[in-house]
Amino acid sequence: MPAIFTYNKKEKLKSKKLLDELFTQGNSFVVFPIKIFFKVVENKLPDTTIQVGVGVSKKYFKHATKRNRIKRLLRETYRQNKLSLHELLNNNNKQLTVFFLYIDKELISYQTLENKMKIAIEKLIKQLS
RNA sequence: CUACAAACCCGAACUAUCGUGCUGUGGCAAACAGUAAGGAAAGUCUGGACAACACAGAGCAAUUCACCAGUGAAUAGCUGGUUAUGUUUUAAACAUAAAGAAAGUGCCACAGAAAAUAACUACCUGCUUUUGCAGGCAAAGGUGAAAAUGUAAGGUAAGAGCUUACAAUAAGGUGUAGUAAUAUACUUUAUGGGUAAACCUUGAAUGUUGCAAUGCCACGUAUAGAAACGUUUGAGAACUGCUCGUUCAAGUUUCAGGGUAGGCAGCAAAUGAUUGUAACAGUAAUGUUGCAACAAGAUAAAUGAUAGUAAAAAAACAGAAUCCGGCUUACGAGGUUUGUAGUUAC
RNA sequence: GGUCCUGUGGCCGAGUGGCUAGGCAGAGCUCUGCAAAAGCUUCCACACCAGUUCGAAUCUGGUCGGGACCU
Repeated sequence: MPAIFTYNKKEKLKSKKLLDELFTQGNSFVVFPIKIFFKVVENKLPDTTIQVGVGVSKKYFKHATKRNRIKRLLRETYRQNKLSLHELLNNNNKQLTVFFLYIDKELISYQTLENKMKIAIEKLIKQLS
């Protein structure tokens, strides 16, 4: 029985090439305070159907602790709500790269961020299908 | 008891569920077990470890430090002591980048006669005759941050450390105390401002560059282009920054363009300037010995979410990136000590 | 991660320890029938905190910004 709510090394978006492609060629939309970049790729991801990255601007949060806090919340909310996205990709046999960028200047609570993340993932599914 | 200030201590517990990095066990798949951020991880101000290069020589430059002793791997640290100054305040405490201004050079605005071989007014002598000229002198003169050590007497034409007495400061000598800085007594000499966080002098020290160092593996590209200089008439390179000197030397430099942007070691610890603890030595910093323990290691970069546990809360400053010592800066709640103020009781 | 540089009005930019130049911009006036140009006047500054000094934009230390280089 494989774990469902995971977010391990394989699922992280690390390759600089894929990131460059995502930001230059990919599509994007905003569910405030999250900006979502996504791009459908073909046969470039080993052993997984999706790779996800998170980020915060150093401009808005100067201290590393606060940036870490935001990134952890983003990872956690994605982890808790990613199930429907995975099902869609497995059914259609697609591969996807996504990047969640936090664009607010204030810290956020877990509950509100989770709600936003649910909306964002629904919207992403809609755009894909 | 309350409030404020300072110093020190401490600085995010435990359980369950879902997840993350690393390590181990696992047909190396699932899974399980272990472990996982600070006192400042910060600033990069400092001292090292470690690594690469260099290590025939000479000179110059540059940088750092500066009372004494101790401590330590160590050169801005720490501990104890000494002197001076300042602040609070009258008796101690606290703070201070504490060699040299009698080696030399520079600077000292404005004001003031004069800011450093002092001479405008004044005073005295001589000449002249009103005016002034020559010489002497440095007591008095409103300034200034700073004015040639102060007081008294003698002395003189007038005066003057010119002489004497007392006092102050500085330097030397001798004795005493102390490891020493220094203190103190006696004695001799001097009384030529301040500034070295101005140049500088003296003493001590420093090879350069930093893990983006460095070694190895894999993959890929253009046996491609242009310009300049050059092959004994020596471009250029090494010997640290410069010069001399020495050695090597046939390619070197710049521009435009192309490719890659992966991995392993360094690097994460059972032998280390390690951590904890106890005893001993020392005023202390610190050291010695015994016992116990091995404790993050990522690379778009790991610690989170939810619920519960004591009345409640889990907060401030803040996130390791080769590793240690120190300094500096930021900081909540609580505790301890000291001080100040107020209130209550005796 | 490491090595360095820098901070002067709204903007640019001089400044041997002794009153912070100058230009552009802004405001007012003159000139003009009205504007522009020109002229005159005016306004607004040494990043912050300590120390050295009689006196600090300048010298020294610390703090906070901004920037450059090394792969």
